Amino acid sequence: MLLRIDPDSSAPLYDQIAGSVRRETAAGRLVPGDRLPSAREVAAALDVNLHTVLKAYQLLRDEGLVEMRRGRGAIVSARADALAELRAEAAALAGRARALGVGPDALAALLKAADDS
Amino acid sequence: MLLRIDPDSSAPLYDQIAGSVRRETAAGRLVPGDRLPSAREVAAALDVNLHTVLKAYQLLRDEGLVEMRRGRGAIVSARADALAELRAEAAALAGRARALGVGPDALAALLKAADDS
DNA sequence: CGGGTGTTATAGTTCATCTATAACAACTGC
DNA sequence: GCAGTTGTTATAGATGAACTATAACACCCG
Repeated sequence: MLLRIDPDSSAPLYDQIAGSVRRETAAGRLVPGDRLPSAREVAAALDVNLHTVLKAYQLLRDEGLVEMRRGRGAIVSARADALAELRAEAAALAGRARALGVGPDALAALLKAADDS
Repeated sequence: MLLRIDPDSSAPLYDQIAGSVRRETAAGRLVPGDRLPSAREVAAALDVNLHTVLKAYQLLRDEGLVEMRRGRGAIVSARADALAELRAEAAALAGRARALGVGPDALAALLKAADDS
């Protein structure tokens, strides 16, 4: 199986699955045009609910990393490369935040607040 | 009252209160060393529970924006300026994400995932 | 048509949020 | 020391969102 989860992690399952896909694209093992394994396949392989996998996939669709259609599955978007850069910038920001003693949760709250103001 | 909330907003009250404080510091109306109004004052003025205000204050403490001590209240930290810069960088990142069609929620998820990987 | 895909509906459980009350511990000023 | 302030902690309840699970649905391809 291409994707993996850690049953002992406290992070939501769909976040773990989505993160797994992100890592695969970042590592170049998934490139634009590739098809992700079907949600039912992943659900059976990881022994989780179909809905949980689909939620992960929809998360990735909201990010623009994949495109989904019935009967065809989830395909890695052409924008995957631009998103990889965005992800790198996010990681850099997270690093600077940590240097200031600001944890990930606090930074996430701070980032959401950046929209309102 | 220095701080304000919007009863019609769907955002959590403590987020609104915390955001209100952030704006005051960003605008220079609150500078390092200043004391925030006491939680009980704010709770009475905004007609909100004391705990809700304290949760907002603790959120700001986790960010490092204020320092809190019993009997003394919440004081704007000396690191407020450095945090303002971090906040500006976060806003810039949010703007770039929006240009890619990535919403704030998706970006926040992406940012949290940056820690795990 | 037949087997695949994501999508939607529904329901039960869990978790976050807000409220309320009360008691506690540290600091300030008299 | 004492009284009044402050944040801190504990407990409990009500409401709503989020998460999980099951099942049926709608679309695509060969």
